[in-house]
Amino acid sequence: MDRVDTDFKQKVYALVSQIPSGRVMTYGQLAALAGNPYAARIVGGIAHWGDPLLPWQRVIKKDGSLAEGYPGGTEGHKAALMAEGVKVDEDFKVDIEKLLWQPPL
DNA sequence: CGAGTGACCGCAA
DNA sequence: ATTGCGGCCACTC
Repeated sequence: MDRVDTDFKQKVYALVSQIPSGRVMTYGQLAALAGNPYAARIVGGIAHWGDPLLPWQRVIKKDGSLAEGYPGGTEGHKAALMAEGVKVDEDFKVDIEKLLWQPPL
C-alpha cells in the first residue's frame, strides 16, 4: 500500500457502495466527488472492470438516462433500478432531480 | 514502459 | 431539438 491503489478508484468504490437504495448518482458527480470532475469516463471504466458487487446500477448519466454497457442493457438497468425502488420513465430516464443522492458533508 | 480504450461531459453547428 | 466533435483522467493489456 505505498499508494493506496489510486485513491480515485478507492473513493469511487466507497461512494458507490455508500449510495442508499432508491437514490442515484451521476458519473460526473461521482467523479467530481472522487476528486476529478473530468474523470467521469474513468468512473464508468472502473465500474466495468471494478467490483460487480457494488450497485453501479444506481450510477447513471447526468441526463438522468441510464448508462449503457450495463449487463442486460438499458432494459436490464431499468429493471434493476426499479427493483431498488427507483422510478424510471419509459424513456429510461430517472428523476435525478429528486433521487440524486449526495454524500454527507 | 507504451499505447489504446472507456457504462462520460460539454459545447457548437 | 438533434447530431457531431473534442477532451480530460485513469484503468487495463
